[in-house]
Amino acid sequence: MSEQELIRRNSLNELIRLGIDPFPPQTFEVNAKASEIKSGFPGDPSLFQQVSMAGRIMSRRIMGAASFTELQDESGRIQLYIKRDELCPGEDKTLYNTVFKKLLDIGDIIGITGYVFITQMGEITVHVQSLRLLSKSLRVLPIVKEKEDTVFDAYTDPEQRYRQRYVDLIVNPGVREVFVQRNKLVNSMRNYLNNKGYLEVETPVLQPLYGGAAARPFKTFHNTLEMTLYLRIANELYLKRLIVGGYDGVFEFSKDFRNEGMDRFHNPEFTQMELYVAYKDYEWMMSLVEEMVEKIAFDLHGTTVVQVGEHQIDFKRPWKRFTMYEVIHHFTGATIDGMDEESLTALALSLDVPIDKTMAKGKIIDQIFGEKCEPYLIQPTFITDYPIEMSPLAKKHRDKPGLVERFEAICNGKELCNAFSELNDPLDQRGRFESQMELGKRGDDESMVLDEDFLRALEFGMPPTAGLGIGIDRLSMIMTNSPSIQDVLFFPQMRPEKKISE
RNA sequence: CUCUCCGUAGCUCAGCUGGUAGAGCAAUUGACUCUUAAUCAAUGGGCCGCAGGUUCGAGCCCUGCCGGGGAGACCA
Repeated sequence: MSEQELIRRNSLNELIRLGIDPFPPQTFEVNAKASEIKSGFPGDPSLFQQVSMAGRIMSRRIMGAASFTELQDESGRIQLYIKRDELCPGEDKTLYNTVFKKLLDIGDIIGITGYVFITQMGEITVHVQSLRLLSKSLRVLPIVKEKEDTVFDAYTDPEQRYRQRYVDLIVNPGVREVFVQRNKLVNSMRNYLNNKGYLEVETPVLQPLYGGAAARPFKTFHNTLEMTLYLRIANELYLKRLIVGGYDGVFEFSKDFRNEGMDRFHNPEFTQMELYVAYKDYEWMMSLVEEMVEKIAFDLHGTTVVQVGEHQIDFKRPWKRFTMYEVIHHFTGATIDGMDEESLTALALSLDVPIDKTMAKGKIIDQIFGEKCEPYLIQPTFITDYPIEMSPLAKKHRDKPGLVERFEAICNGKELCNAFSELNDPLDQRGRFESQMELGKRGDDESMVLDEDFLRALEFGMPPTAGLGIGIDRLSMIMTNSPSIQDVLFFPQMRPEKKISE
């Protein structure tokens, strides 16, 4: 244990010896937050003559018989002024001289009462009349200081920030704000969907067969049933069963799990919102996405323009729309309409796009798109009409053979959502599953598996349906200008620590 | 999985061609009743990520391992 931790434990014992419970059980009534005081006091000082606040001590400036301290609550920080003879009006000055000056530390959680005033230096400050320890802190916080927007000794080590997110949240106020924004985003989306009358549902995370996307799953085992189960990679097939069951619009915010690599755009568990609406097609769904995301941008920022890294991204409707073939032609000059696998392979090689033998026609096209087009699409753009081979759950295009009615929205060079007119022909669907199994035999370990129960559901009849999956983490990154997915997840996946120091 | 950078006090970081470990903040003791990166004086605090090797001698050089960042591969 470090020297400072030992000193804090001694202080803890000293407090107990003085009859002060370092972790008292009673509630502490709070009637004011730091930000409310700062914004409200100049307008009406009379409202803040008897405030009661709780929070964490973040700095201390002791000048003999008077001190300034910064208290941090959920809303922010405010300065406290503590005067010995007011905190301890009688003979006994222990509370100030010993408890406050010696035994309390940065990081301790206290409750105070007092009145608000403005110091000679012009800072809104709470003049403390009573002070109570609410929780003793035994570990030393990183000390971050700031003056005129310059931050000193910023707590920036990514490993520590993610492993000890609680410290990150205490010390870096901007981090708490990111997650508030993420919550606003989810609420905005949920409200939008609720207002349309769609039903929010929950479907299984543990699935006997994984489906609805192309990805490797996590595998687990149920002891009582003695069977292998998979953590869902998507919830698509369950939501479609509910459309078969008669709901006209269902959606789910779902944690999905994919056993793939990790980088700043991928975490093994991530959040998607999937939506299915009966009697609609992908054209209709494109309009919904535009409207919904535009509304989210506006709800979060009061404008449709969002600063993301070096780019200003404008979500104002309508977004640009290109077919997959158009956009590949635009960026490479190649016309791939009608090309067979052989000439696509040759094209990929000539463009320096890496491919391998497991890739069939659809995947090669996707690879060319991913290498040569996607990274350059910064403003929100719809890419439509994908090759059928890579879209086994999407409906055949109404008038373009070999393609499906599918779109993705690309933004800041990354996929934001994936959607299609859902395939509801059970015979076609069975054929698609079978060709997926062919791809599996060829070596594609992400090809889909055949789900007989899902096919049975389709055989009962599913209305024509539009479906959407939208990545909540990705959208949060864009909306909060966060360069890494780890910045929008409280607890991103990490290797375990060797040991946690005692 | 490959390449690359990084790991030194509670935190942020110095540490030169290898020669007994340094600063600021934080802490301790003292002074100070409007300070704000408070100030002033004094003091303590280190398995230099771990393990091996080279060397008279390693924080520094070499090898392996652990953890992290970035870039690639895979994916959303």
